[in-house]
Amino acid sequence: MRTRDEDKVSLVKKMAIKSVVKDGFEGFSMNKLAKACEISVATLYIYYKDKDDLLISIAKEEGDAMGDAMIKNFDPTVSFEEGMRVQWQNRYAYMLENPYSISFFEQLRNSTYQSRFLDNYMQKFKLVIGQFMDSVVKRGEINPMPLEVFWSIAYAPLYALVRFDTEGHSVGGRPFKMTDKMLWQTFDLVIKALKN
Amino acid sequence: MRTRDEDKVSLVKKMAIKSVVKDGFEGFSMNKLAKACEISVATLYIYYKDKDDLLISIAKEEGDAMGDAMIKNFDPTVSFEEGMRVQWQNRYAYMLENPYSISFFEQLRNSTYQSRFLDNYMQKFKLVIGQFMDSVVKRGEINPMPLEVFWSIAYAPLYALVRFDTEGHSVGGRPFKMTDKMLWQTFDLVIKALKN
DNA sequence: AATATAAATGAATATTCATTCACTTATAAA
DNA sequence: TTTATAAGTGAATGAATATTCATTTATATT
Repeated sequence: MRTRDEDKVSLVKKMAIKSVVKDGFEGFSMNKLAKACEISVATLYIYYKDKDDLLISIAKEEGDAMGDAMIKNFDPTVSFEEGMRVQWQNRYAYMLENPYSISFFEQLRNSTYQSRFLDNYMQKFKLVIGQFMDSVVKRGEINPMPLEVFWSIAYAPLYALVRFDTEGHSVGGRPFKMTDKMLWQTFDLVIKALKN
Repeated sequence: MRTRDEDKVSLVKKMAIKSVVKDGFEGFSMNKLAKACEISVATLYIYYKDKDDLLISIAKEEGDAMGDAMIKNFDPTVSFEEGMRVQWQNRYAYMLENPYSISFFEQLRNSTYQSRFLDNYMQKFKLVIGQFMDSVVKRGEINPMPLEVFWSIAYAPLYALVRFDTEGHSVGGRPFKMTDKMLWQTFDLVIKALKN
């Protein structure tokens, strides 16, 4: 029998993400994706059941890969500040290496695909981070709060900073270029806000 | 001549926002909107040039209304903490009264409509807030930073808190209900992070 | 080398989409 | 009351969409 061309499969993944980032979910179409990959639309239906399956499967795979990258060198028993530092380090590195992936998730977060996708991805990541949160709250290093709120305080500034950087804004007439110093200054703000 | 039915016009606005919130921009269609309003599609093309015009016009109107609500009772010469307090108050009140409007903007932020829309809305709001930012930075109450970063630290937690509340999550098995105390505790975190 | 079979395809199909148009309806002005 | 005109409509239009299908192609197994 003929064997599946794995290069083609990963090209589809790559182009699907690129396409969603460029045109949004509202501009995404199976025919356009096939054309971008220079393959037949019908091939997409060999790889995936339908459009939803394609987008959600790809989102899950990307989510898992991202989750794994986030807990690299991460020890959930470590102090709050040190744990957060590793998280920022990992997130920042991942964002630089996978800008499309990050933008894809920002699109996903505010689309109707979000709810169908959210259920069961990043399992390992969620487990480890859950342990970390529990232990820092138990030790009284931070106050308990809804996870969403914690999340928005802890990471939104990092995402804003990198987005601002990559989109080529200018500040006070001069082109904005993020420095490591600025990154860790912002990190300090976040720690100051969260730490007891 | 026949007069335009303004009830119909505002129904269209209301349902368009509701539809985008429910199905996202990727699920929005002129035919579906007309059906939801129980009017002819052709009527939509009397009110608006085309689909883009409809969405962008509605976004601008909503944005201006929101902007005006944000600067109610707001004096840009006041102290950082007091200015922020009024902002939080106004935002919180607006979110409770206009939950669809807020969700609509969250969808918009990560859609391809964003760039075409962003240019010239909320003019008055931007002016007043700009004055406020300038004066608090000049007085050394906060450090200068990219506006996006400031924004994400200053308001993301509020949005997260309200979203978490309205989506009916539970925390530790019990249904989560946001209290005023919790709101202003979170506010304190934000002020602590930003203030010198 | 022959064969069985999954991969891959080009060309269809049916559906949904944005937009238009010939027509009817309501009303402000005459 | 008549009339001019903009509001409003139902039914089209053609383009884009998701999905299918009959067929061809490559290769693992025999």
